[in-house]
Amino acid sequence: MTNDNDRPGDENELIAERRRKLDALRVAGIAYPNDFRRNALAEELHRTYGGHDGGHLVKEDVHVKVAGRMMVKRVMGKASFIKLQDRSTQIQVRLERDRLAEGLYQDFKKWDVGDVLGVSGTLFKTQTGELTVMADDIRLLTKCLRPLPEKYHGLSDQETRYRQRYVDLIMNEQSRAVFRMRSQIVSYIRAFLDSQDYLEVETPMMQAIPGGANARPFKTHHNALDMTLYLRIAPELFLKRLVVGGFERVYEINRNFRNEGVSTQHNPEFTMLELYRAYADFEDLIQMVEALLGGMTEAILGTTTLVYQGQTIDFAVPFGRMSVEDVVCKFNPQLDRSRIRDREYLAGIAGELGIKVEPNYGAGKLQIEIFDKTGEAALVQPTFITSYPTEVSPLSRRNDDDPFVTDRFEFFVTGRELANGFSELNDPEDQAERFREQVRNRDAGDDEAMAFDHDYIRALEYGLPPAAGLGLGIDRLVMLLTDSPSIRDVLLFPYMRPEIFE
RNA sequence: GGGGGUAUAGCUCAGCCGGUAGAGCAUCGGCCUUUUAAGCCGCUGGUCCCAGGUUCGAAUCCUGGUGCCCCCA
Repeated sequence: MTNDNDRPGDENELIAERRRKLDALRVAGIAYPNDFRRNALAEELHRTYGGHDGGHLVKEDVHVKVAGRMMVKRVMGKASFIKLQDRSTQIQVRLERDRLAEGLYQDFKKWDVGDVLGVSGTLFKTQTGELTVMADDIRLLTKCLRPLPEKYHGLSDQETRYRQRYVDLIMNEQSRAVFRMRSQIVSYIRAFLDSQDYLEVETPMMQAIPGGANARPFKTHHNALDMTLYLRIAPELFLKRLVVGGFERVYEINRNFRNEGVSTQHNPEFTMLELYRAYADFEDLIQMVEALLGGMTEAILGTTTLVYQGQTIDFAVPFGRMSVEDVVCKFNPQLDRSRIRDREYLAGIAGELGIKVEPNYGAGKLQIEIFDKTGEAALVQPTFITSYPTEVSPLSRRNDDDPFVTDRFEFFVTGRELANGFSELNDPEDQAERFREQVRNRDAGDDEAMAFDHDYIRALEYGLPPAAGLGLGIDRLVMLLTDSPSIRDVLLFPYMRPEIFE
């Protein structure tokens, strides 16, 4: 809003009516007070007094002060019931004209559903046994100028739920539950890692050389320095610099930015956990992911089985394991396994599958293209896929016995990649060569290929201890545990095209 | 990028073969001291997403556009 006269262009008589009520409050000098203090939350009251017998409760004479948004208002002449919603849940309040100060009940009758109120009173139970506050005083703390959605159907319009998340959160307990669980999940991860002596760190979001993943970055400009900067696509190379520096166990839970399409699985900014651990390899990380996810589902859901969009998923450990080549062969039974690293043979198979084969694709890249096309969606139960081709793993350590592949895994559930981990490539000369290969791909037109990061090579030359690293997509994990079909359902403010206010 | 769906009152939704724009809730006025989507009576409330076209007449049919949702690359 650029000046005081700007108002969204959807004013109507309902809002005008409420503005008139607010104007009356301003005239009376009590429009936006901030001196009411509650002493109880609705949920605490239900927990503490919900089981008490009604008659006994009256003798206890429990005085409480509650506050929240009025979600229900039922006026029956000289008495009313309302429901207040606070951050915990709702509690009913009964108002009787003759128990309130002169004229207060008449004022209350002008208030609207959506207004924020403070109430003091005494607990009792209604004829149906509902715990209720009998009000001896009530105050309007914040006027709600806009009508809330209808009480029975609530707010169901997807676009409004995403654009006006505040209304969604007011109206939909399910939506509130998703974001509470998101917070629980992140807290669980922090506690899990902190208990293993990991150090939580923050590394640059604005980078001169965007590295650590194959993806297109967002580009921005630093005015004072007159230079191009990129929003990070991954924190990886900075975290590994920290391991060089002696922080042997580090992690970061924060946003990455990728300049790609928007879908039910992709948002331009998304949250990743990345962690690095010295003196460990990818096998150690596989065990860690099993312990983390098994423990998390048990702690948060109370079970290791969950239902995602109708599919039952079992997080009991150990999870399944297959190599990339196993998956490719399993889902392409016509394929001759003895030729699975034959570039021309694979190009033929890929062509039959409708994959566009670029001239710079080697056998490893072709394996992954075939894997993505035929295998990925079938990996419904938790499964580690191992032995990723070196060609598509520019930061991973080569396998000692089979240099065609790396000591790397990706973790799949419900046909989606949830995590990616590997033994780190700590040989600076091998790393430099892999960067050069990436640069060749970039020059060949692959704008997702990495750039050469000289400082990172210099860091490796000081010696990165043998280490392993993991990236885990937080948004997709939250989708899984909250049974949410779209990433937008687990982002408080998902990316939307800007609204036009006229 | 391609295909499908959708857009009507603040909200949730009807609107048939093209013929004066509808309901419930909410608002506003009246009644009501134990309600649970409270109830009863009455009154309001519309850029039918936008721009064209067809037609005597378009929320409805056609074309284009936009937002959102879904699927595919």
